[in-house]
Amino acid sequence: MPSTTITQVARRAGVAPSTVSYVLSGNRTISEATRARVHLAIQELHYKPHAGARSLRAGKTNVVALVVPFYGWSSEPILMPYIYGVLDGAGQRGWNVMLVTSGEDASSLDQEAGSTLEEVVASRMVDGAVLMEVRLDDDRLEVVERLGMPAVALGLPLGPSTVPYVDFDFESAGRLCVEHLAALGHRHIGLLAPPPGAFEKNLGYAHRLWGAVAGALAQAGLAFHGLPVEPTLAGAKQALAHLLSEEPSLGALIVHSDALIGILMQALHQLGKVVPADISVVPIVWAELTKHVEPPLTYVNVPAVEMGRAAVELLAEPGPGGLLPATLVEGRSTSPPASTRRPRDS
Amino acid sequence: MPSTTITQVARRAGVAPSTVSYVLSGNRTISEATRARVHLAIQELHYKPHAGARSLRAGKTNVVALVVPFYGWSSEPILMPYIYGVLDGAGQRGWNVMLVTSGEDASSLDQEAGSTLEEVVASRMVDGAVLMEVRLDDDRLEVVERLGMPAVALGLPLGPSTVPYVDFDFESAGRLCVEHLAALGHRHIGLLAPPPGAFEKNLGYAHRLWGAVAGALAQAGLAFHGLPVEPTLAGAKQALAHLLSEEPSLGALIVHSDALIGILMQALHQLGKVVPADISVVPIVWAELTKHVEPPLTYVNVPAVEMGRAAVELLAEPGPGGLLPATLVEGRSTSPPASTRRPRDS
DNA sequence: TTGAAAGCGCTAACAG
DNA sequence: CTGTTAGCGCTTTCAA
Repeated sequence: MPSTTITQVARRAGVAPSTVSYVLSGNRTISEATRARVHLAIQELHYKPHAGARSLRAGKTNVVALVVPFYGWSSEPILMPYIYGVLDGAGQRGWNVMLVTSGEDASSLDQEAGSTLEEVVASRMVDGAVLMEVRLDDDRLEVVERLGMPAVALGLPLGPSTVPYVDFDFESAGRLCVEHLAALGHRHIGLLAPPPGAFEKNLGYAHRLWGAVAGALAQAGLAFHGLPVEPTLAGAKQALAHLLSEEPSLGALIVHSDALIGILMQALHQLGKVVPADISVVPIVWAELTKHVEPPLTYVNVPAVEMGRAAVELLAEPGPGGLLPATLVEGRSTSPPASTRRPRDS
Repeated sequence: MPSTTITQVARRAGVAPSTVSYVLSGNRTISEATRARVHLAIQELHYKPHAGARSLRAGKTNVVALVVPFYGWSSEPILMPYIYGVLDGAGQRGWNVMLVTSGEDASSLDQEAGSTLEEVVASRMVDGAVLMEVRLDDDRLEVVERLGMPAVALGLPLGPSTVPYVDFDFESAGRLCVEHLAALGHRHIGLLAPPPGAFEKNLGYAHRLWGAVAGALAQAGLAFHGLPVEPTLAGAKQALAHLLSEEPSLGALIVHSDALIGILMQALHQLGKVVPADISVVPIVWAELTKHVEPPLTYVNVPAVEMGRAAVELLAEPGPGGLLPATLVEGRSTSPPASTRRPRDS
């Protein structure tokens, strides 16, 4: 597969290799005539610069690492939209994306794996890194800092770090949910949180939403009932049973788990609970996942694709980063609680 | 960030650069003494060869492209396990994975995108490609053939192609389902197939399973009832209504849609159908997705992770490729039909 | 407005 | 068993 080189293009166009290079980079003014001849030669020979040679010479690769931790499936959030966002953002800037695992926790990928992150950085295959699903105390932060690699965390870490982040405003999300439900008259609100594993792994979003909901409820003078839930039908049913025994007049649920919403609706149905007549439900979830469910949900959108894009943008144009705003979309899964409606009915 | 070069290592170890190279590659017998000195120097300086320089010199990159088509979300199969399999397989061989989109259909990623596949191949960033979700008439096959890039299709294309493939044995899968249900005594079996979009996009798996189920039913002397289903609750309910009007005594469902199984159980519940007492259900699905549902399902496992791994292996050790076998796992979502049970009961 | 030439870091002949 | 050297394809001084 002997592929075309810049020298061949130069020869064909009757110019020096450097001229071809300058035509491509635009770093020099070139006469219209030669520019045309060079472009023609490029077309005819299907010339494409050799990425390796470029990276050797220029010291940059136009590749970013996308670092996905594989903690195991069950507690896995829905990664595809984030990946898609990163891919899209990178594409906008002409960057390519190297998918890399950080062999944290000797998870499924046991082997010698080690940190492929460290490898691609050390061998200068990438110019930057986007760290997905960043934990409060994520090891990868130390890695990129030590190696001096520009990086963006998708997820807000706890400690001070030079690595800027993009995350979702879970505080507002929690508050929006509580305020919406309280405005409808709900006084007994439960939180179905991500699985225990998400808390154990110090995934910030789990802790932050928990705190936000607890805080907003306290501020409204309401009691907090919540617990982590495994995203299985059995898990959902157990959780509901637990919450209902703790607070029999539970009238509303805030749900924070990518995989849980469909399952929860099923579990509620099996318990004979009608949404929203018997119980209101507000998930905090990527909008696309609400489409599989009935009734149309009132939900707080987690803009996963936008977050992925924002992470790449932050890599391109450094800054402190920040939180993407939470917005509540009104659907038909919430209504005033039965207790306040019945009087009117009768 | 001036990072260590082979020359610095050589100087530190008191040898020639080539010696360091040979120590690393093992292409020459080196005395134990120098080998040790070199290794020490490498450690001390944290030396890691420059990937760009290597690829320039060696003509290979140790990177494979993983080409994901983004057709849009609704008809999207669950890609993560395939991606994970590819990542894992690549990791085993010390390869890295470049995630690339093939800008097919001016889908969400409109822009000038074009085929990033063609770009990474032409600029020699990758040594091979794994094409995910290959269509019967996939454009990407022509691309890799034209550019002479080793590739493996994840999905069996229709026409003759020099590109080897890895796919799932949907023929056996369909047959297993029908035989299992027929053995239980079912005579009225329905197929809930992937969404219309999957057929329109010529995704082979949709067509193949459709044909397999139809064939197996015919062979068993049974009528075929099937239709494509959107993976939404509304879609599932419509489909069920349609099948039941076509065949009121429908007693079993074969379900082939990654996203549908949870939704279907919900829809059946809403229609007052108990699984398996009223209706048997056999999904063809990645095992992990059955964990969210009750009762424990009888299902045919689609070994998505293994398929991803197999694709990389096929890239490493070329061969004709083939189909991964279907296996039926017995759970509690199938039982003899009500009509054959009632006599015994009374 | 263009060319010539050096050199990025690495590997693989050649030479000892 | 080890060192010297050329050159992969590209960009960018330095010179004209």
